Amino acid sequence: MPELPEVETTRRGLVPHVVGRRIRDVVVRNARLRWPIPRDLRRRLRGEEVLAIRRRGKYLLFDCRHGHLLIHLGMSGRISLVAEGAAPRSHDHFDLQLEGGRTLRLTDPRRFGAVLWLDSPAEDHPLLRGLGLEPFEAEFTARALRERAGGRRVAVKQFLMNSRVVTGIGNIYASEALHEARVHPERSVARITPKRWELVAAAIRGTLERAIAAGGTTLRDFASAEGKPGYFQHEFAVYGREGKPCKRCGARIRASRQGQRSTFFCPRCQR
DNA sequence: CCGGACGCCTGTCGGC
DNA sequence: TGCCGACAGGCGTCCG
Repeated sequence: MPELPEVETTRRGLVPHVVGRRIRDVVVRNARLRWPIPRDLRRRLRGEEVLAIRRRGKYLLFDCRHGHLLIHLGMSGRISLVAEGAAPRSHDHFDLQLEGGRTLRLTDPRRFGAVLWLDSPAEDHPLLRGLGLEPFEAEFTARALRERAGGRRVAVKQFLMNSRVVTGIGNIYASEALHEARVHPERSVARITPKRWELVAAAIRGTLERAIAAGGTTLRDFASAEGKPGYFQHEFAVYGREGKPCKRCGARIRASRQGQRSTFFCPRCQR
């Protein structure tokens, strides 16, 4: 489910209810996620105060005095704030009971998500250390993208989805941003001019910004921490629109596959 | 180093 | 109706 806009929407929904509160207790109903939830997590978290909630790529980091709780939503994960004592439903694997009567609850049918404890500094953890450019940081520029593309021939869509290059862009927003930039997803990064990199960088930021403003994308069951669905799916230019007219030029949107993932693009205005 | 394929899971949908 | 394969918002790991 969640790419950068959905994770950021989740983060923003959590901040007012979680930051500054202490963790009263932790419930692990099923520890078997992408990696096992650490057995000592409850001991580590009880009594800790959540000082801040940060996002790095698609990872959420809950900063505490003695370390950091890391949550990744994988493909199907969702975080909701529920009333303390609310009955768990299926796939509700993890609860963080907060002081003040609310519980942060992780639901994840496919269990590709993760809940881990990181020592400080969190950036030194193997999962975070190798991550690439953050789209809303100043270092994210056309030049930086071009430098990272240097000497490579990979297709631009797969390049943008590589978290060692850029973080936060998944299958939906890669297709959408490339349509906005008018660049064909199969184009090799070796054949993208500096001018085109400018378009790509701007389109990534623009697309992600609009998606965050729309509260993310809800295809099946994504919802913010407060339970509100996203609306960006109504703004899709290409994703899931195979055979429908391009909103810019009217040509039929095409679908293909790249690296076992579906890709959508306009064969006329993306070159 | 790079690029590509695989596997981890459950749920849903389309075709027969 | 039931069954079966394909596919779904991610990503670490392995292999050539």
